[in-house]
Amino acid sequence: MSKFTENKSPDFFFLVYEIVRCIPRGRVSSYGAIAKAIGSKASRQVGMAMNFSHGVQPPVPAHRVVNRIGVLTGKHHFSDPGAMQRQLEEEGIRVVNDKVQNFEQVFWDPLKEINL
DNA sequence: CAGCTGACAAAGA
DNA sequence: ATCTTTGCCAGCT
Repeated sequence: MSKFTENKSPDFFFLVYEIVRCIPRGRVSSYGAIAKAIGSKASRQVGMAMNFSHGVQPPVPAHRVVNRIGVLTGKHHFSDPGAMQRQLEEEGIRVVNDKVQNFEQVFWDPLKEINL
């Protein structure tokens, strides 16, 4: 286990940021996968961390984090609701009706990619 | 100080 | 297959 797992403290947000920043361009991840990567099941707090990521440095690609079915649940929390979908499409991810198409193809699993 | 909320997910019925 | 319940834990009221 790396610097991730083995943690369940206020660093939760920080760990979430680390994982999210590792998401490659053109890929997306889910709250649960990120939470699991940290060693927790608090997928809700992952969303909270995203909400807190406004002004965080380096910037966190929160637009690449969606729920487990690929729906852009948090697009309303962005400066502009449409920005999330626009950025995803710009990265090659097709989004229709606030839902990521080919989700299983663009899905990026931190546990599988980071801790190898 | 105590309870409720929430960018979710997995298990039970 | 859908609906309901529980866990999760920081932040707010």
